[in-house]
Amino acid sequence: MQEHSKTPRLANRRELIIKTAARLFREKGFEATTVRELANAVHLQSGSLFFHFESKEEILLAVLEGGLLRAVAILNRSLHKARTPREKLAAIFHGHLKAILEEERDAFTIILRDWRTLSPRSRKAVIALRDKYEEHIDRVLREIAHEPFIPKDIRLFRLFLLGALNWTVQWYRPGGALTADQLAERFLSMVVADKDVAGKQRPTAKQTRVRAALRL
Amino acid sequence: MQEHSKTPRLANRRELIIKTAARLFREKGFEATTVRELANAVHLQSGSLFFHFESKEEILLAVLEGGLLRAVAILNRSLHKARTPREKLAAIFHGHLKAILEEERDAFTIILRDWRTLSPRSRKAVIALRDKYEEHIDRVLREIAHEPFIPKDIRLFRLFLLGALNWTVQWYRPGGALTADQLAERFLSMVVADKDVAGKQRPTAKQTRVRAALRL
DNA sequence: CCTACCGATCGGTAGG
DNA sequence: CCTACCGATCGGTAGG
Repeated sequence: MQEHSKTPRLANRRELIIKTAARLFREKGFEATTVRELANAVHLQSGSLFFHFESKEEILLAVLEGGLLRAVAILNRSLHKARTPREKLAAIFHGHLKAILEEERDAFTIILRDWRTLSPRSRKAVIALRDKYEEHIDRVLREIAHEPFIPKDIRLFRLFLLGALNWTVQWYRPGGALTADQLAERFLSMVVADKDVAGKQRPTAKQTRVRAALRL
Repeated sequence: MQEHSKTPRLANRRELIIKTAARLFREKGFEATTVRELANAVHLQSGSLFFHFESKEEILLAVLEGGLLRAVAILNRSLHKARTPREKLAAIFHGHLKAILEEERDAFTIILRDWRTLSPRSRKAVIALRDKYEEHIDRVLREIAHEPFIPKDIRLFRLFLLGALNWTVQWYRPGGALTADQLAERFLSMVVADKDVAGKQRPTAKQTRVRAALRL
């Protein structure tokens, strides 16, 4: 932890560039963000960015790879202690919303809008990570698929659910009325029987039976 | 309808430019599409585009305004003969998916990705049209909101449903296994009691009661 | 990590 | 609607 050690300073600067780029790319788009803007934001001359990165695209790649790797970790942590089908589905809702709305919102927003600008090589790397992330979700949903009363077409059910979750990046604003966790619980209650969601009004025995039968 | 009348030729050329621009902007993004590419695609010299439009942005504006205006018409047509709450919800599913997946996919994709590049003036015009479109959907959902057993938080329910529908632009490919109408029916069956959806296996009386009670 | 700079490309224009 | 062109800006580089 020496002040004068060069490696940590370089790593810190690199991380600062990546973090700042993530915000700018999300706010303005990758192509609309110039290297000069990014350089100014981290108090460098524009040419100096290329002391840390070979190209503007390499910065984008670093943003996306870092974000997706951390998102996988978030999802894993959320899924780790889930046991019952309901708990597993809840873990997906909570972990996924935490990843895309709070921790790694930049990466998910950018990948959705700007993935086309990546070179084939970079694109392959990013898609591999994205597939890894989605595999976790797919695996859990396939486990739940064998539960009774789940829609037959599990693929469409998955696309339906993930669509509703993913779309939140379009309207959710941090610091609003709901935290990501609260939003996850509200959404869960729309597709699955309440157990003790939010601890509020307990449903009648009949309602619980009915809704459990219908959805999970 | 004379061959030598100039007005229709001009109008046709203008429409061709708008239609071609819509496809290119969707495929490559607005900023990544150069005026030279667009000009080549319609067999003009790049400078000649500015005989028809004042700026590249004016082309984008024409693409979005045209698409949104036609989308409103599609939605109106779909909602026109809907009477019961279920029919109204079905009309939204069918009309909205037809608009965003088939007829006006370009405009919805572009507006989602590139609206930030519009000038404040253009943005205002586009947002006004978008609000008009969403008003139709909102109005119907508010009517349905008073039906029993609809989730209390109608706003979140709306965001949940529209999220699932809107997200289809990310994965649906025309010419695949499902038409937009078929997809609408499948999605409908996930949130509302079947009446005679697809005419397939009729649910039991109990199921119908249960699902109707739960969702609509 | 800065200074100084470059080739390429962009949207757009003048004049016909 | 074309020809010929321009000023601005872009990502990136050489040399220190």
